[in-house]
Amino acid sequence: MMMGKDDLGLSLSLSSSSSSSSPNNHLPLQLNLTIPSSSSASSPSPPLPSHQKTQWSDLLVHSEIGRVLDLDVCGAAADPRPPSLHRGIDVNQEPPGAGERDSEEDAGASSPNSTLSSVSGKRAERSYHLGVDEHDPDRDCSRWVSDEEDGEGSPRKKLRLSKDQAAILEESFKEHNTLNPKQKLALVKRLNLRPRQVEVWFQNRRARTKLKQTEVDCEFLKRCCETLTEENRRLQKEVQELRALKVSPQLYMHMTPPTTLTMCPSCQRVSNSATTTASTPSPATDTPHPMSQHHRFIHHRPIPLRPCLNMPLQRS
DNA sequence: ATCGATGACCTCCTTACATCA
DNA sequence: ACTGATGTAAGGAGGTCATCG
Repeated sequence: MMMGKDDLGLSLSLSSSSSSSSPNNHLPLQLNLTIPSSSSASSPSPPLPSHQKTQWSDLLVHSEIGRVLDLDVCGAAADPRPPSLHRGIDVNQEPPGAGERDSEEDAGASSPNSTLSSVSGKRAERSYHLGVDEHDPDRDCSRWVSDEEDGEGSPRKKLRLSKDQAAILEESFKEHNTLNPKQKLALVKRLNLRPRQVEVWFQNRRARTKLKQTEVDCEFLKRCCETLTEENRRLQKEVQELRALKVSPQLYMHMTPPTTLTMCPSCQRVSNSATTTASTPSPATDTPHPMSQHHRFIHHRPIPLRPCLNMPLQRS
């Protein structure tokens, strides 16, 4: 959908991807709008898989209005808290043995769909991941809680990733917002996290990016709607004036040009009346057109007129 | 060639926890 | 100390896709 100011028969649909937002997603609009230095209007947010891309961002960011709304979604989604708020204590350090085990397992699954047949089902696999660390000394104060424990009523524990871990993950996300098994394994080793943690982080990060994008899209649509409403209001006013001219042409004869637009009676196009004073005879033909004096119009754009306005105006 | 089972991975929604004002 | 708001790690449901027998 090419949305432009020239399209006057507009209907604006506000059904964006935000319809699927959770009711919990009541984030205020936190837009990070920047004026792009070039007209590329490309979002710095990492490329989403084609089936995940937000349609509005693709379609509207290239529009005329959209140029003022370059989106810094990726940056905006970074942890907004000051660095001091991060403890800097890596509470996710798992024993070297556990890390190796995870890495080995992930290495086994690094080729797509090659699996460990001993564990059936993803739920079982995750329980396996959660439950393997029974000798972990940090278990009581970390996330190493099995489903069984959770079922016993002990609340699941969740601790934040360290500042460095988050930064590395963020850096990786900027390069590619989805992970192949090799990349995941590399991050697992580098961050000393479980594969599931890296996986979840990327899932949540993608969700945050999408949420931000949705917010930006909504904001853009609001602005677009405001612009179109204003244009519509202006055009309605002009329509009223043109109708008034049609009703009382004698009155028009004694009037100064009403507004910014004037309609050519022969071709029924409208142009800026301020420019019609530049008297340039129609170069299209040497034979004098009956309405030749009206062809001083400069046709900037065709404007579809309502049927009731399609009859030529009697100006002289 | 077709089909069902299986696993990996995804989105979406939700919950639980940590942190801050 | 308490509390509500907010951010985020993680769980679960359900979907798609590739692979295998």
